[in-house]
Amino acid sequence: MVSETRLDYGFSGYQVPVFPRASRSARVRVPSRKKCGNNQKHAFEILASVAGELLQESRYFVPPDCKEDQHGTPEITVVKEQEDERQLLNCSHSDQETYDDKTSLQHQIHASNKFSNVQDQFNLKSSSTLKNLDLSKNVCLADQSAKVDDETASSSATVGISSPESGEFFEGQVEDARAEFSIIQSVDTATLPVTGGLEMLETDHKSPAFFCSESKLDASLFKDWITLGPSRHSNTIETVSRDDDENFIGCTQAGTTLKAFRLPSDLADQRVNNLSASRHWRVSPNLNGGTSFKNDGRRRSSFHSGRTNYTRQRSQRISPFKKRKFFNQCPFTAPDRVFQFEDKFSSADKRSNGDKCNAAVEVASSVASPHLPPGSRDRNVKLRIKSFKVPELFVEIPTTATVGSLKRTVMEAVTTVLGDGLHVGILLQGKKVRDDSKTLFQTGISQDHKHHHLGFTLEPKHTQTKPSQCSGEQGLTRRGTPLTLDPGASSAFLVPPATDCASGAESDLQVVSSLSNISADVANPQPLVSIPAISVEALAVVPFHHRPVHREFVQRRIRRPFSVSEVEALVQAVEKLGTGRWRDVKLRAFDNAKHRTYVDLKDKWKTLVHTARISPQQRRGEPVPQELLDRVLAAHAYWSQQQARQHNKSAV
DNA sequence: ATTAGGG
DNA sequence: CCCTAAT
Repeated sequence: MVSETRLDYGFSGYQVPVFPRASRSARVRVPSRKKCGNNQKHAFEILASVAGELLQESRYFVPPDCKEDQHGTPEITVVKEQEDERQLLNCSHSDQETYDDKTSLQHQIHASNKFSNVQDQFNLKSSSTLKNLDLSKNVCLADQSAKVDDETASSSATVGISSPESGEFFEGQVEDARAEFSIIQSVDTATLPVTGGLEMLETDHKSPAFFCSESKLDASLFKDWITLGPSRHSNTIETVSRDDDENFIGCTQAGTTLKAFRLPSDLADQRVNNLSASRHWRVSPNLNGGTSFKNDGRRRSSFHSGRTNYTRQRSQRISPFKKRKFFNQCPFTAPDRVFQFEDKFSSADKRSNGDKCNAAVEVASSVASPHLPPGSRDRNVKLRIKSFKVPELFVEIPTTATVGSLKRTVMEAVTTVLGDGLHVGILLQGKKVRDDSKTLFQTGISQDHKHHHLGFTLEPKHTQTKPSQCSGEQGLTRRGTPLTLDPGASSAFLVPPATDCASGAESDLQVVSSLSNISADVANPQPLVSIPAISVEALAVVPFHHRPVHREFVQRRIRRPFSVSEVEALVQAVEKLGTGRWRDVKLRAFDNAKHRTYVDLKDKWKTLVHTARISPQQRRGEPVPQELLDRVLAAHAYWSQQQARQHNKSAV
């Protein structure tokens, strides 16, 4: 059959398409995708200069107990923690920084008896049940992996609990749907992006020698939160799998800051109040006016922009100076959130919690005391924005996605959230400070009032949401609807608790699920209950104003190079059916290859033709037998000719 | 849903 | 592989 067909080929050679389509440029096209660059930059500006703009002078605060890290940057705290992390967790991967996020991510975190410490540091939590089992000192192992083979991509996650004392080890595998669930969870849970908290450190009456005039923002600090389903009842462990920050903005090779998005145990506290405009960004009139979020949030555009920024950042080390630049470039900012600005000395409790809190953003500001002559720097208020929060992000990603893509996806989500342009609002003791002309002193932001909670809000420029400190109405709305689960229970994602901000009480992380069926999950005795991929319907349970956003972040399909045998099949089918009947080709030769669409086949044929025409030296990937390539050229020429004839015929 | 092409 | 326009 094949030879027969080949004999019919009149000539070998390539013909340009018989029915050339108007080139794209020839067609009138309306740009449907826009890059959200400027707004993001603005947002970053805000982030970077919250203190600077509001307090006139940003300072980089170096905690007294800080030592300089190996890079000479004052990020001691972070570095120190990182070391602690490695030491305490005794990570099985000595160089976690070099994960290949394309193939797999395997985290094995072993904690010794120091686990309790680690637990605190990483906000690892075990449910009460686990504690009852004396697991508080136990090892928590989280192994999440995503593997891809030729045929199918699958991901799995393993969660285990082991007891150093008893030597027992329990682990559960999560695969397929479960894996998907867990992954989704991790993503959703990872909704921690920008966390923020401002801390009023103290009043400095001396020259701010310890300050550098830059604020820093390390968005790189990102951690995936993986909340795996309980093995039974409420046996749940929340594990934090450390990310190789490589893919994240602000990530510095030195891994200076891993604290970034870790959810501090007092996260809830920090999350307080950030509900107000939380959903507005989604419906915000991004670029095309209201409905454009989709376009704006298009995976591609956002991805590219994100990657670009990321690339740039990577090369930018921690020099404060560069950081400023970083801010300007990075579309990574805080959304309309309120972040706490608290007096560092106001509460011992809080302080301790605050210590664990990772500062995605640390800004130390030195502010001239208002009651002193302008220009006088005698009295300054040091402020440190510990972190910003981006409470809610919804991401949907197939289990076949790579870890790397997951990271990118989350990054994109974050980027999109932050890309709309924000402005800063200030809350003092729950009241919004609207008069920009007032001095800090007049407003009450000074050492004399350091016991007053100061809050900053990042709000969409268009949405004049006035986030009362407690994010009143909206917070209530949100609070009422979603299911609130035991913090230790499995959950799909975290939703910033609408805890009352007035009290500023330390509330535990509130795990709220928008999935109604999650409740069933809790009660289900199964170690891990698989939950169908988050569907629009399911998410609809959440009081979203509009369609869930996660749709916008579509995962790029995993690359699956054609094998020689596949090429063979393709060639044979095309020889028989010709080009232009890709559906038939698909049915004929790839009917059982679910991942090969007719578009894929068409594309592959295109590349095959191209490959056949270039020199073997220029070819890449698995070499295709020349014999096949010859057939490709022959078939292509033949069918092109056929098309030409057909065309002429109809034209006449 | 398919096809054709540009990216 | 993705994205779209055009069927």
